[in-house]
Amino acid sequence: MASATRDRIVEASSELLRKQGYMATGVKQIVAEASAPFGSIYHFFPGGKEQLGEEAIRHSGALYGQLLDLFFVPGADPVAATESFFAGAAATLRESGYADACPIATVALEISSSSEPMRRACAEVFESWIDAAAGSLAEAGIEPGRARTLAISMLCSLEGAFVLARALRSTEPVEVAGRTSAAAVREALPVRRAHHRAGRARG
Amino acid sequence: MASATRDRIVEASSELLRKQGYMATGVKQIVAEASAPFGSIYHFFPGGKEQLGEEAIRHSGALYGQLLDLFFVPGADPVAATESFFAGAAATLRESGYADACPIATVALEISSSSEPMRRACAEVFESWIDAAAGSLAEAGIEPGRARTLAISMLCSLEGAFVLARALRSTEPVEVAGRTSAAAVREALPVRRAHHRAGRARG
DNA sequence: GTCTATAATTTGATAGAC
DNA sequence: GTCTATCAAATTATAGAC
Repeated sequence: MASATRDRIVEASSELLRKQGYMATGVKQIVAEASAPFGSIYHFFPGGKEQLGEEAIRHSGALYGQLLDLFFVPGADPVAATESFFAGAAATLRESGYADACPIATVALEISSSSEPMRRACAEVFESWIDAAAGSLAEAGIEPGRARTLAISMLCSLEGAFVLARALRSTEPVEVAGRTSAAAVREALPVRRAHHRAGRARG
Repeated sequence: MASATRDRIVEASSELLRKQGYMATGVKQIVAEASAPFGSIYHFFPGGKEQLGEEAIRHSGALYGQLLDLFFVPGADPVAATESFFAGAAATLRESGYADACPIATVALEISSSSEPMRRACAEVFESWIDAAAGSLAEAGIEPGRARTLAISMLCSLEGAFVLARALRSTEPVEVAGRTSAAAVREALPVRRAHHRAGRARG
Protein backbone atom coordinates (compact mmCIF):
# COMPACT_ATOMS: atom_id res chain seq x y z
CA MET A 1 0.00 0.00 0.00
CA ALA A 2 1.54 3.24 -1.15
CA SER A 3 1.07 6.17 1.22
CA ALA A 4 1.86 9.68 0.08
CA THR A 5 2.88 10.67 3.60
CA ARG A 6 5.15 7.69 3.89
CA ASP A 7 6.80 8.48 0.57
CA ARG A 8 7.37 12.10 1.56
CA ILE A 9 9.04 10.98 4.77
CA VAL A 10 11.41 8.64 2.95
CA GLU A 11 12.27 11.28 0.36
CA ALA A 12 12.87 13.99 2.95
CA SER A 13 15.06 11.57 4.92
CA SER A 14 17.09 10.74 1.83
CA GLU A 15 17.81 14.39 1.12
CA LEU A 16 18.72 15.22 4.71
CA LEU A 17 20.89 12.14 5.08
CA ARG A 18 22.76 13.05 1.92
CA LYS A 19 23.52 16.60 3.09
CA GLN A 20 23.96 16.10 6.83
CA GLY A 21 24.51 12.45 7.51
CA TYR A 22 22.60 10.19 9.89
CA MET A 23 23.60 11.41 13.32
CA ALA A 24 23.04 15.09 12.56
CA THR A 25 19.56 14.47 11.21
CA GLY A 26 16.79 14.35 13.81
CA VAL A 27 13.42 12.74 13.28
CA LYS A 28 11.78 16.04 14.15
CA GLN A 29 13.65 17.73 11.33
CA ILE A 30 12.55 14.96 8.99
CA VAL A 31 8.85 15.29 9.73
CA ALA A 32 9.14 19.08 9.49
CA GLU A 33 10.78 18.82 6.08
CA ALA A 34 8.24 16.24 4.95
CA SER A 35 5.29 18.24 6.32
CA ALA A 36 4.18 15.13 8.12
CA PRO A 37 2.81 14.64 11.62
CA PHE A 38 5.36 13.49 14.14
CA GLY A 39 3.49 10.34 15.05
CA SER A 40 3.55 9.14 11.45
CA ILE A 41 7.20 8.28 11.78
CA TYR A 42 6.49 5.51 14.25
CA HIS A 43 3.26 4.55 12.55
CA PHE A 44 4.96 3.84 9.23
CA PHE A 45 8.34 2.89 10.63
CA PRO A 46 7.92 0.83 13.79
CA GLY A 47 11.67 0.28 13.83
CA GLY A 48 12.14 4.00 14.42
CA LYS A 49 14.96 6.08 13.08
CA GLU A 50 17.10 3.12 12.16
CA GLN A 51 14.44 1.52 9.95
CA LEU A 52 13.76 4.89 8.34
CA GLY A 53 17.45 5.35 7.71
CA GLU A 54 17.69 1.95 6.10
CA GLU A 55 14.78 2.66 3.77
CA ALA A 56 16.17 6.08 2.89
CA ILE A 57 19.49 4.50 1.95
CA ARG A 58 17.81 1.99 -0.34
CA HIS A 59 15.68 4.73 -1.86
CA SER A 60 18.70 6.94 -2.54
CA GLY A 61 20.59 3.97 -3.87
CA ALA A 62 17.90 3.13 -6.40
CA LEU A 63 17.59 6.76 -7.50
CA TYR A 64 21.32 7.21 -7.99
CA GLY A 65 21.42 3.88 -9.80
CA GLN A 66 18.84 5.22 -12.25
CA LEU A 67 21.03 8.26 -12.78
CA LEU A 68 23.92 5.94 -13.59
CA ASP A 69 21.77 4.12 -16.17
CA LEU A 70 20.96 7.49 -17.73
CA PHE A 71 24.62 7.93 -18.64
CA PHE A 72 25.70 4.37 -19.33
CA VAL A 73 23.05 3.53 -21.94
CA PRO A 74 23.62 0.32 -23.91
CA GLY A 75 25.49 0.98 -27.12
CA ALA A 76 26.79 4.37 -26.10
CA ASP A 77 30.48 5.17 -25.64
CA PRO A 78 31.46 4.31 -22.05
CA VAL A 79 34.38 6.76 -22.17
CA ALA A 80 32.06 9.66 -22.95
CA ALA A 81 29.60 8.36 -20.38
CA THR A 82 32.29 8.38 -17.70
CA GLU A 83 33.35 11.90 -18.58
CA SER A 84 29.76 13.15 -18.57
CA PHE A 85 28.93 11.45 -15.28
CA PHE A 86 31.87 12.97 -13.42
CA ALA A 87 31.20 16.36 -15.00
CA GLY A 88 27.61 16.16 -13.84
CA ALA A 89 28.70 15.21 -10.34
CA ALA A 90 31.01 18.23 -10.26
CA ALA A 91 28.20 20.51 -11.40
CA THR A 92 25.80 19.19 -8.77
CA LEU A 93 28.46 19.68 -6.13
CA ARG A 94 29.11 23.27 -7.16
CA GLU A 95 25.45 24.19 -7.53
CA SER A 96 24.54 22.81 -4.11
CA GLY A 97 27.33 24.66 -2.33
CA TYR A 98 29.24 21.39 -1.93
CA ALA A 99 26.40 19.77 -0.04
CA ASP A 100 25.14 17.21 -2.57
CA ALA A 101 27.71 14.53 -3.26
CA CYS A 102 27.15 10.80 -2.78
CA PRO A 103 23.71 10.25 -1.21
CA ILE A 104 24.88 7.48 1.10
CA ALA A 105 28.64 7.82 1.70
CA THR A 106 28.42 9.97 4.83
CA VAL A 107 25.89 7.63 6.41
CA ALA A 108 27.90 4.59 5.31
CA LEU A 109 30.98 5.79 7.18
CA GLU A 110 29.00 6.95 10.21
CA ILE A 111 27.12 3.74 10.88
CA SER A 112 29.61 1.22 9.52
CA SER A 113 30.51 0.01 13.00
CA SER A 114 27.28 0.73 14.86
CA SER A 115 24.25 -0.36 12.82
CA GLU A 116 24.36 -3.66 11.03
CA PRO A 117 21.02 -3.23 9.20
CA MET A 118 22.03 0.14 7.80
CA ARG A 119 25.54 -1.02 6.99
CA ARG A 120 24.07 -3.93 5.07
CA ALA A 121 21.78 -1.57 3.15
CA CYS A 122 24.76 0.59 2.17
CA ALA A 123 26.70 -2.49 1.10
CA GLU A 124 23.86 -3.70 -1.10
CA VAL A 125 23.54 -0.28 -2.72
CA PHE A 126 27.25 -0.11 -3.47
CA GLU A 127 27.16 -3.64 -4.87
CA SER A 128 24.24 -2.73 -7.11
CA TRP A 129 26.11 0.27 -8.49
CA ILE A 130 29.19 -1.84 -9.12
CA ASP A 131 27.11 -4.50 -10.87
CA ALA A 132 25.39 -1.91 -13.04
CA ALA A 133 28.62 -0.19 -14.07
CA ALA A 134 30.41 -3.48 -14.62
CA GLY A 135 27.52 -4.68 -16.76
CA SER A 136 27.70 -1.60 -18.96
CA LEU A 137 31.46 -1.91 -19.36
CA ALA A 138 31.16 -5.60 -20.18
CA GLU A 139 28.54 -4.80 -22.79
CA ALA A 140 31.04 -2.42 -24.36
CA GLY A 141 33.37 -5.34 -24.89
CA ILE A 142 35.45 -5.45 -21.73
CA GLU A 143 36.04 -8.89 -20.27
CA PRO A 144 33.65 -9.36 -17.28
CA GLY A 145 36.30 -9.81 -14.61
CA ARG A 146 38.17 -6.75 -15.78
CA ALA A 147 34.90 -4.83 -16.09
CA ARG A 148 34.10 -5.48 -12.44
CA THR A 149 37.55 -4.42 -11.27
CA LEU A 150 37.30 -1.31 -13.39
CA ALA A 151 33.86 -0.50 -12.01
CA ILE A 152 35.16 -0.79 -8.45
CA SER A 153 38.11 1.39 -9.32
CA MET A 154 35.85 4.05 -10.81
CA LEU A 155 33.52 4.03 -7.82
CA CYS A 156 36.50 4.37 -5.48
CA SER A 157 37.68 7.40 -7.46
CA LEU A 158 34.25 8.97 -7.41
CA GLU A 159 33.63 8.44 -3.71
CA GLY A 160 37.06 9.65 -2.72
CA ALA A 161 36.74 12.67 -4.97
CA PHE A 162 33.49 13.53 -3.19
CA VAL A 163 35.21 13.43 0.19
CA LEU A 164 38.02 15.70 -0.96
CA ALA A 165 35.77 18.05 -2.92
CA ARG A 166 33.42 18.70 -0.03
CA ALA A 167 36.29 19.40 2.35
CA LEU A 168 38.36 21.46 -0.09
CA ARG A 169 35.37 23.28 -1.54
CA SER A 170 36.73 22.57 -4.98
CA THR A 171 35.66 20.40 -7.89
CA GLU A 172 39.28 19.73 -8.85
CA PRO A 173 39.34 16.24 -7.28
CA VAL A 174 36.19 15.26 -9.17
CA GLU A 175 37.66 16.52 -12.42
CA VAL A 176 40.93 14.69 -11.83
CA ALA A 177 39.08 11.50 -10.87
CA GLY A 178 36.91 11.85 -13.97
CA ARG A 179 39.90 12.14 -16.28
CA THR A 180 41.64 9.22 -14.59
CA SER A 181 38.54 7.04 -14.78
CA ALA A 182 37.78 7.92 -18.41
CA ALA A 183 41.37 7.11 -19.34
CA ALA A 184 41.14 3.79 -17.53
CA VAL A 185 38.00 2.87 -19.44
CA ARG A 186 39.65 3.88 -22.72
CA GLU A 187 42.64 1.66 -21.93
CA ALA A 188 40.43 -1.30 -21.08
CA LEU A 189 38.23 -0.99 -24.15
CA PRO A 190 39.02 -3.35 -27.04
CA VAL A 191 40.51 -1.41 -29.96
CA ARG A 192 37.87 -0.75 -32.59
CA ARG A 193 39.09 1.87 -34.98
CA ALA A 194 42.52 3.03 -36.10
CA HIS A 195 44.86 5.66 -34.61
CA HIS A 196 44.95 4.24 -31.09
CA ARG A 197 48.28 4.62 -29.36
CA ALA A 198 48.80 1.43 -27.39
CA GLY A 199 47.37 -1.11 -29.78
CA ARG A 200 47.56 -4.10 -27.45
CA ALA A 201 46.40 -7.10 -29.45
CA ARG A 202 43.13 -8.48 -28.25
CA GLY A 203 41.18 -11.65 -28.98
CA MET B 1 52.87 24.42 27.73
CA ALA B 2 52.47 20.72 27.20
CA SER B 3 49.92 19.02 29.43
CA ALA B 4 49.74 15.25 29.66
CA THR B 5 46.01 15.39 30.30
CA ARG B 6 45.46 17.68 27.35
CA ASP B 7 47.44 15.36 25.09
CA ARG B 8 45.49 12.33 26.24
CA ILE B 9 42.23 14.11 25.47
CA VAL B 10 43.34 15.01 21.95
CA GLU B 11 44.60 11.50 21.29
CA ALA B 12 41.44 9.86 22.62
CA SER B 13 39.35 12.23 20.52
CA SER B 14 41.34 11.38 17.40
CA GLU B 15 40.78 7.68 17.87
CA LEU B 16 37.08 8.00 18.58
CA LEU B 17 36.51 10.40 15.71
CA ARG B 18 38.22 7.99 13.36
CA LYS B 19 36.06 5.04 14.37
CA GLN B 20 32.73 6.74 15.08
CA GLY B 21 32.77 10.15 13.50
CA TYR B 22 32.07 13.50 15.14
CA MET B 23 28.35 13.41 15.86
CA ALA B 24 28.38 9.95 17.44
CA THR B 25 31.22 10.83 19.78
CA GLY B 26 30.20 12.52 23.01
CA VAL B 27 32.50 14.56 25.21
CA LYS B 28 31.71 12.25 28.11
CA GLN B 29 32.96 9.29 26.12
CA ILE B 30 36.11 11.22 25.28
CA VAL B 31 37.00 12.06 28.88
CA ALA B 32 36.20 8.49 29.91
CA GLU B 33 38.50 7.10 27.22
CA ALA B 34 41.21 9.62 28.12
CA SER B 35 40.83 8.99 31.87
CA ALA B 36 40.47 12.71 32.32
CA PRO B 37 38.13 14.74 34.52
CA PHE B 38 35.10 16.10 32.73
CA GLY B 39 35.86 19.73 33.55
CA SER B 40 39.26 19.46 31.86
CA ILE B 41 37.59 19.53 28.46
CA TYR B 42 36.41 23.08 28.92
CA HIS B 43 39.50 24.08 30.83
CA PHE B 44 41.82 23.11 27.96
CA PHE B 45 39.36 23.70 25.14
CA PRO B 46 37.29 26.81 25.83
CA GLY B 47 35.77 26.44 22.38
CA GLY B 48 34.15 23.19 23.51
CA LYS B 49 33.59 20.14 21.36
CA GLU B 50 34.18 22.00 18.10
CA GLN B 51 37.63 23.25 19.10
CA LEU B 52 38.52 19.80 20.37
CA GLY B 53 37.34 18.28 17.12
CA GLU B 54 39.45 20.70 15.13
CA GLU B 55 42.57 19.90 17.13
CA ALA B 56 41.91 16.17 16.87
CA ILE B 57 41.65 16.47 13.09
CA ARG B 58 44.97 18.30 12.86
CA HIS B 59 46.57 15.79 15.20
CA SER B 60 45.33 12.83 13.15
CA GLY B 61 46.36 14.57 9.98
CA ALA B 62 49.93 15.04 11.16
CA LEU B 63 50.15 11.44 12.38
CA TYR B 64 48.86 9.97 9.15
CA GLY B 65 51.18 12.28 7.23
CA GLN B 66 54.10 10.80 9.14
CA LEU B 67 52.89 7.35 8.17
CA LEU B 68 52.90 8.46 4.54
CA ASP B 69 56.49 9.67 4.88
CA LEU B 70 57.42 6.28 6.27
CA PHE B 71 56.50 4.67 2.96
CA PHE B 72 57.46 7.38 0.49
CA VAL B 73 61.06 7.80 1.60
CA PRO B 74 63.30 9.83 -0.73
CA GLY B 75 65.15 7.64 -3.18
CA ALA B 76 62.88 4.64 -2.74
CA ASP B 77 60.69 3.21 -5.48
CA PRO B 78 57.33 5.05 -5.44
CA VAL B 79 55.58 2.12 -7.12
CA ALA B 80 56.59 -0.22 -4.31
CA ALA B 81 55.73 2.48 -1.78
CA THR B 82 52.23 2.79 -3.22
CA GLU B 83 51.71 -0.96 -3.16
CA SER B 84 52.95 -1.21 0.43
CA PHE B 85 50.87 1.69 1.63
CA PHE B 86 47.61 0.32 0.27
CA ALA B 87 48.48 -3.16 1.54
CA GLY B 88 49.08 -1.69 4.98
CA ALA B 89 45.79 0.17 4.87
CA ALA B 90 43.99 -3.05 3.99
CA ALA B 91 45.68 -4.87 6.87
CA THR B 92 44.75 -2.14 9.36
CA LEU B 93 41.19 -2.26 8.13
CA ARG B 94 40.95 -6.02 8.52
CA GLU B 95 42.65 -6.12 11.91
CA SER B 96 40.39 -3.41 13.34
CA GLY B 97 37.20 -5.09 12.18
CA TYR B 98 36.79 -2.47 9.47
CA ALA B 99 36.76 0.38 11.97
CA ASP B 100 40.12 2.04 11.28
CA ALA B 101 40.24 3.59 7.86
CA CYS B 102 40.95 7.26 7.15
CA PRO B 103 41.22 9.14 10.46
CA ILE B 104 39.35 12.21 9.22
CA ALA B 105 37.11 11.24 6.28
CA THR B 106 33.98 10.49 8.30
CA VAL B 107 34.26 13.76 10.18
CA ALA B 108 35.06 15.63 6.95
CA LEU B 109 31.81 14.50 5.35
CA GLU B 110 29.78 15.02 8.51
CA ILE B 111 30.76 18.61 9.19
CA SER B 112 31.46 19.81 5.65
CA SER B 113 28.33 21.94 5.60
CA SER B 114 27.95 22.74 9.29
CA SER B 115 31.30 23.69 10.84
CA GLU B 116 33.58 25.99 8.93
CA PRO B 117 36.53 25.71 11.38
CA MET B 118 36.52 21.93 11.27
CA ARG B 119 35.96 21.85 7.51
CA ARG B 120 38.96 24.12 7.10
CA ALA B 121 41.06 21.83 9.30
CA CYS B 122 40.11 18.83 7.16
CA ALA B 123 40.91 20.76 3.99
CA GLU B 124 44.34 21.70 5.28
CA VAL B 125 45.08 18.12 6.26
CA PHE B 126 44.08 16.81 2.84
CA GLU B 127 46.18 19.51 1.16
CA SER B 128 49.18 18.56 3.28
CA TRP B 129 48.85 14.91 2.28
CA ILE B 130 48.55 15.86 -1.38
CA ASP B 131 51.61 18.11 -1.12
CA ALA B 132 53.62 15.39 0.58
CA ALA B 133 52.72 12.71 -1.93
CA ALA B 134 53.20 15.05 -4.89
CA GLY B 135 56.60 16.03 -3.52
CA SER B 136 57.70 12.42 -3.31
CA LEU B 137 56.48 11.65 -6.81
CA ALA B 138 58.22 14.75 -8.18
CA GLU B 139 61.43 13.70 -6.49
CA ALA B 140 61.15 10.39 -8.31
CA GLY B 141 61.28 12.26 -11.58
CA ILE B 142 57.65 13.01 -12.38
CA GLU B 143 56.94 16.51 -13.64
CA PRO B 144 55.50 18.59 -10.73
CA GLY B 145 52.13 19.34 -12.29
CA ARG B 146 51.60 15.71 -13.20
CA ALA B 147 52.84 14.65 -9.76
CA ARG B 148 50.19 16.76 -8.08
CA THR B 149 47.40 15.42 -10.29
CA LEU B 150 48.61 11.89 -9.65
CA ALA B 151 48.71 12.49 -5.90
CA ILE B 152 45.12 13.74 -5.95
CA SER B 153 44.08 10.75 -8.01
CA MET B 154 45.73 8.35 -5.57
CA LEU B 155 44.14 10.01 -2.54
CA CYS B 156 40.73 9.85 -4.22
CA SER B 157 41.22 6.13 -4.82
CA LEU B 158 42.30 5.54 -1.24
CA GLU B 159 39.49 7.51 0.36
CA GLY B 160 36.84 5.98 -1.85
CA ALA B 161 38.23 2.52 -1.24
CA PHE B 162 37.89 3.15 2.50
CA VAL B 163 34.23 4.07 2.11
CA LEU B 164 33.47 0.94 0.11
CA ALA B 165 35.60 -1.36 2.24
CA ARG B 166 33.96 -0.33 5.50
CA ALA B 167 30.48 -0.77 4.07
CA LEU B 168 31.20 -4.00 2.20
CA ARG B 169 33.31 -5.47 4.99
CA SER B 170 35.89 -6.40 2.38
CA THR B 171 39.40 -5.26 1.54
CA GLU B 172 38.82 -5.86 -2.17
CA PRO B 173 38.25 -2.16 -2.97
CA VAL B 174 41.50 -1.23 -1.23
CA GLU B 175 43.39 -3.90 -3.14
CA VAL B 176 41.88 -2.80 -6.44
CA ALA B 177 42.60 0.86 -5.68
CA GLY B 178 46.15 -0.08 -4.71
CA ARG B 179 46.80 -1.89 -7.97
CA THR B 180 45.26 0.95 -10.00
CA SER B 181 47.30 3.57 -8.15
CA ALA B 182 50.56 1.64 -8.39
CA ALA B 183 50.00 1.19 -12.12
CA ALA B 184 49.32 4.90 -12.53
CA VAL B 185 52.57 5.75 -10.77
CA ARG B 186 54.46 3.26 -12.94
CA GLU B 187 53.01 4.85 -16.08
CA ALA B 188 53.92 8.34 -14.96
CA LEU B 189 57.47 7.45 -13.96
CA PRO B 190 60.21 8.31 -16.48
CA VAL B 191 61.65 5.16 -18.05
CA ARG B 192 64.90 4.23 -16.36
CA ARG B 193 65.86 0.68 -17.25
CA ALA B 194 65.10 -1.57 -20.17
CA HIS B 195 62.19 -3.96 -20.75
CA HIS B 196 59.46 -1.43 -20.15
CA ARG B 197 56.41 -1.95 -22.30
CA ALA B 198 55.24 1.53 -23.27
CA GLY B 199 58.59 3.23 -23.75
CA ARG B 200 57.26 6.74 -24.23
CA ALA B 201 60.27 8.99 -24.95
CA ARG B 202 60.96 11.48 -22.21
CA GLY B 203 63.34 14.50 -21.84
C1' DG C 1 44.24 22.75 37.81
C1' DT C 2 40.99 18.95 39.33
C1' DC C 3 36.60 17.33 39.91
C1' DT C 4 31.42 17.20 40.89
C1' DA C 5 26.90 18.71 40.51
C1' DT C 6 23.76 20.56 37.70
C1' DA C 7 21.68 23.67 34.20
C1' DA C 8 19.50 24.09 29.70
C1' DT C 9 18.41 21.92 25.68
C1' DT C 10 17.53 18.33 22.54
C1' DT C 11 17.03 13.64 21.43
C1' DG C 12 14.34 9.33 20.06
C1' DA C 13 10.29 7.32 21.36
C1' DT C 14 5.38 6.49 23.41
C1' DA C 15 0.47 7.10 24.90
C1' DG C 16 -3.77 8.20 23.83
C1' DA C 17 -7.43 11.48 22.11
C1' DC C 18 -9.78 12.06 17.91
C1' DG D 1 -4.60 6.86 10.25
C1' DT D 2 -3.78 11.68 12.04
C1' DC D 3 -2.02 14.50 15.39
C1' DT D 4 -0.60 16.36 20.09
C1' DA D 5 1.30 16.15 24.49
C1' DT D 6 4.67 14.28 26.90
C1' DC D 7 8.29 11.00 28.69
C1' DA D 8 12.84 9.40 29.87
C1' DA D 9 17.40 9.71 28.58
C1' DA D 10 21.32 11.90 26.75
C1' DT D 11 23.57 15.96 25.05
C1' DT D 12 26.83 20.11 25.50
C1' DA D 13 28.09 23.34 28.58
C1' DT D 14 28.63 25.97 33.12
C1' DA D 15 29.24 27.07 38.12
C1' DG D 16 31.70 26.59 41.89
C1' DA D 17 33.87 23.76 45.72
C1' DC D 18 38.33 22.03 46.61
